[in-house]
Amino acid sequence: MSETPTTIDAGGAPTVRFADFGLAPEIERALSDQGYVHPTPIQAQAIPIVLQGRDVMGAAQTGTGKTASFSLPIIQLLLPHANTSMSPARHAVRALVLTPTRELAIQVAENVKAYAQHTPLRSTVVFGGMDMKPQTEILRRGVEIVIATPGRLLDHVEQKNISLAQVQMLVMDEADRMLDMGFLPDLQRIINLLPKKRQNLMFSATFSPEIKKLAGSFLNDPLTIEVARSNATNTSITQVLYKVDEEQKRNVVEHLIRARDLKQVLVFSNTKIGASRLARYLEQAGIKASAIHGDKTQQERIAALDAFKKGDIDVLVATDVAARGLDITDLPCVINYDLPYNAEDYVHRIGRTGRAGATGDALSVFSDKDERLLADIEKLIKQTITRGELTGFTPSRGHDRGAERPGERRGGRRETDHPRGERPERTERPGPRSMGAPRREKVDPWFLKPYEPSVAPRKDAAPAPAGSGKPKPKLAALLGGLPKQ
DNA sequence: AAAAAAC
Repeated sequence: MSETPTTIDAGGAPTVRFADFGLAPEIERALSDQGYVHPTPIQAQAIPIVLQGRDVMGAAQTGTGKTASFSLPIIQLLLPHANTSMSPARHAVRALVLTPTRELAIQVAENVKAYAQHTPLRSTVVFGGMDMKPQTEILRRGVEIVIATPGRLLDHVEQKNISLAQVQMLVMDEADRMLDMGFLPDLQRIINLLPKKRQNLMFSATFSPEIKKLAGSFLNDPLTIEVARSNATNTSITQVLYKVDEEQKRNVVEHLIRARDLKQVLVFSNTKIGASRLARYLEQAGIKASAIHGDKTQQERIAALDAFKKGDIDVLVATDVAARGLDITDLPCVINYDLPYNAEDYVHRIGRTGRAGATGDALSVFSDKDERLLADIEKLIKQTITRGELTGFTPSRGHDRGAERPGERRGGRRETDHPRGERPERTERPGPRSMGAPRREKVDPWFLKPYEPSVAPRKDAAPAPAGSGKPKPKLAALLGGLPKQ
């Protein structure tokens, strides 16, 4: 989705233009502001159906333009309800978008805001980990569209900061991921607060039996839209594997970054602590890097992502919080510092690069103990990944710049060993940074400031697909107990 | 096994 997506319309309708949908001029203006002319296949299919008011069950992979496929018709359908009054009483929440992660909520909200920028419709995003007050203030002034993570939304409901009684459109984005994360009870609670008569849109990367059951419970005679999705990975991604000693993994990652002079590289770690350590190791090696994971404060997460997008840092080391749904423009390379435990996650991770026709590299380092994980991955993607040669890499020993050795060896080191006075990071708090780690300028996210039109985001974020969806133990029971809506 | 999400 670089400028005008005139290509890669495989299962879609290549000649369709946004102008064919009969969208309001304000919306078309926002689209042309961003240089969009042709809808992606899912947009081409979904937009007319959503405009008709029908429920939709959509299956779409990362990079398919999912967000616009629901945002544009929402804005169109809500436009008659828009008004310019400052009185909160004149504004009611009419569309609700639920997402599994905070970053995804932010991204969706950025897109909605951009698409609605020439309309009087107001939108906001609410999610946890941040002060309730600014969110509360915006909600109380009145908005038509709310994008939220479930927990914080319920929090606002309990505090009577928001009423969901006027919601006429509900979107569940990455529904399979929400189930994975145990959001079903929260979803149930939220849906119980909505009017019975409403339009429901559900998006999911997978069509597991649980998802189908959820759709059967929450959706009303839905039309199913499926954009070709296979477990085969995007062919525009070049995948390479490097087998190395476990202890050398981070040195190899460092080497790869230097050898290729990588500027925008997303590195995945299986653990939060591993992500922090690798980021610190790279920083101490003189590479501009930050970590993003669930033990970071939300401010730090936002700051890290922002710094990465702006190019202030070259390397973002992430847990799977970033594996799905993050849309970073023109990401040329992803590195797996750990192979994921779940083979499906490999697909999600490397799907962060090579988006929408662009090419990308997905490099993975692994060691002996990962052979089984690797076998699972290759089985899933039905291909053998190229084994790469490390040229110019000298295995290092000893001079490891003060960071800890990765991993723990059977009967050997443990997490509690902290050479050279390093402390383990559990919950990282904001506060004085260690010397030499330059404090980044304070970010000033747009959603903290009510109604100040921000610069239009670059493009439609297409939230990623989610994983194979191992249901929680109680899931079946919960699903069994869902009322038919 | 790990990660994510409300206080």
